[in-house]
Amino acid sequence: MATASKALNGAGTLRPGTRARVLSAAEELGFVPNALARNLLRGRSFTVGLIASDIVGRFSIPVLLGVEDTLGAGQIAVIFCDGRGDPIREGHYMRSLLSRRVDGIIVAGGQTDPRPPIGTAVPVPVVYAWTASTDPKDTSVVPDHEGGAYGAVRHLLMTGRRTIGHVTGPSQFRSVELRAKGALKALSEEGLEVALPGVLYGDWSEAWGRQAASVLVRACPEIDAVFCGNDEIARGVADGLRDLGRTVPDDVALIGFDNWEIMASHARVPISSVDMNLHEVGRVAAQRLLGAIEGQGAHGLEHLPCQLVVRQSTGLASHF
Amino acid sequence: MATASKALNGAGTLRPGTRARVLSAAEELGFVPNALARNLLRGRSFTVGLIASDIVGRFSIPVLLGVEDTLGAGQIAVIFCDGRGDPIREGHYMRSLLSRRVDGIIVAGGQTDPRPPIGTAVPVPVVYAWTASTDPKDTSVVPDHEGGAYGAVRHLLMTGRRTIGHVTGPSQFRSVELRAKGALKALSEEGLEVALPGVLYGDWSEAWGRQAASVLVRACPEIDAVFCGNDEIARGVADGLRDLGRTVPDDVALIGFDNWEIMASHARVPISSVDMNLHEVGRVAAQRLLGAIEGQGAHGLEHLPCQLVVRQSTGLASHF
DNA sequence: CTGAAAGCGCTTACAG
DNA sequence: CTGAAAGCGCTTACAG
Repeated sequence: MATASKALNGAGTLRPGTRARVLSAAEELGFVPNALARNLLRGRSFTVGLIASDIVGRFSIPVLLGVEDTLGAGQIAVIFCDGRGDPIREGHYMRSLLSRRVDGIIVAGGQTDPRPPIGTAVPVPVVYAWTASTDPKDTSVVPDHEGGAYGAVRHLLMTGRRTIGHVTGPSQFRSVELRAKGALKALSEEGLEVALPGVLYGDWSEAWGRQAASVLVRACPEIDAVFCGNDEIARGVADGLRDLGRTVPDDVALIGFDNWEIMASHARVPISSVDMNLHEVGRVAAQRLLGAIEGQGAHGLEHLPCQLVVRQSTGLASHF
Repeated sequence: MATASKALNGAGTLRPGTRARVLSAAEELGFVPNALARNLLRGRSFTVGLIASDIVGRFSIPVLLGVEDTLGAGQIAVIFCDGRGDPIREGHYMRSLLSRRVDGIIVAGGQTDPRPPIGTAVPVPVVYAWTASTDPKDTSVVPDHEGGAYGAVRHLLMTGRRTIGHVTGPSQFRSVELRAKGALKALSEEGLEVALPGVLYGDWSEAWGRQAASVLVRACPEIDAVFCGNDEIARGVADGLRDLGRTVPDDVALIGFDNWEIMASHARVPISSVDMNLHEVGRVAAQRLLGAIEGQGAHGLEHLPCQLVVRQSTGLASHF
């Protein structure tokens, strides 16, 4: 038994012949070591749990893929739990995961606003991804909404646009606030303000985007760029502008915040976007969790840069 | 030890007082049973593996959510593996899952075309979801593409449309073939044929939908309905028709096959669709797997009905 | 270099 | 009704 174990794990000192005999016997018998027994002994499961809180998975799925990318390729398995924002379900999953002796837990939030910690005195490391924990001592990995918005508006400014509107989601969201803040900062650095009638708050829909486009053009006919709070709004604004006889990008440039990769597929003009890199958020969250499992301390709240993806809708206008 | 175990598991016969003392002690000590040890003894892990093959998860993610819905609420955990259609990665995950003594494996395919079985003589039950196995003896759960298409065209016919076009994806796909077959069947039952210039094959994009709309209207100006092979094509056709001065649905009705829930969000007219119920495909696949784990035999290939979702784009035309 | 012994944390017959 | 014993399948010191 012991000799076979050593041969299979490459441990200890064995005569090459012995090792070879063990390996060929294992091969012949179709032997597959029982990870349950092995992990019982090691005292950990080489498994992590991912608890997703958003219903449709629009945000937590890309995070999941990033987590799996980092962990699954190695020896660590990822148990997926669909918490659906329901504390009862989350509690059920927590008990199940802790009973399975997971090495750690990743909580992929449902909103952009911070959420309460998933438990007190959880005996394994926890990392919050996409949605931060309200406890600043917890390790959280989130996109830099403000920086992403700042970069988007800088990009518009650097391509010569001066009259820039901002159409976004509900004002209660922290992310909406941060994106507006980043946009205004970039404008004010150039001595500019957001185009009349000011920041347009609405819901996260194409329909709102279309509606806002007409509000914007009526209030400010000289508008030459719009920064949108998400992808759906951007699509709506694109179509609305076109219906109003404005051409994108020659007449009005357009850029949106990216929650999902549909910006490139827009039938009329592929829309530039600020990619939140949720895949990377998942990857980094997994790395932080691995670090914590190996005993490194908590990192607190970490903001990951967004990535500017320039497409046709902010291409250089023809009069430059 | 034995008494405590019985109290915690509600097994055997215990005096109520003893049970209560055990439970309160467990509570006080924060005792959480070690599932690794328990499962080692039981000989199974109460875990299943889900191997996803499609890159972006457009199809396998809804399946995953359905699987998790059925299994996660119970005592069975779901390990998510992102195979990415790479046989090497799939092999890695298979070894890992079998070593962990999963009770079964679900393979959520990347394409609509059948795929080769994931292994020979896999020692646990395997169920294929969304993409069938090429081996008819394997258990596979897939949407009924043909029936869904048939129902879509029946719906158009029953609301009075007679000149119906079909714009779809690449002709090599089995699903494209099946959807066209279902559509033609519904038409021929009424003595009709697909509108000129016949089935329009292209790629799965909005751009192709726009282009096809103009081909269709030029070849057949009296067109009064279009059945589209997927959601993106449907969006493109909707916009293309509008640009050609046709109104949806009064002039031309529109319905698409649903891969993703974006049909309802279309800014101009919410588009009717054939929902493939991938969530249900996942749920049923999980149920079949549970059945197989409990010793029920294989089910072979199972087609799940699609669901017609009537929205504005096929609303009754105003002249009815 | 090899193999017998102990033990990871449980559960299940089986004596008392 | 309760508890001592054996064992699930491994790995790790420790004798030989």
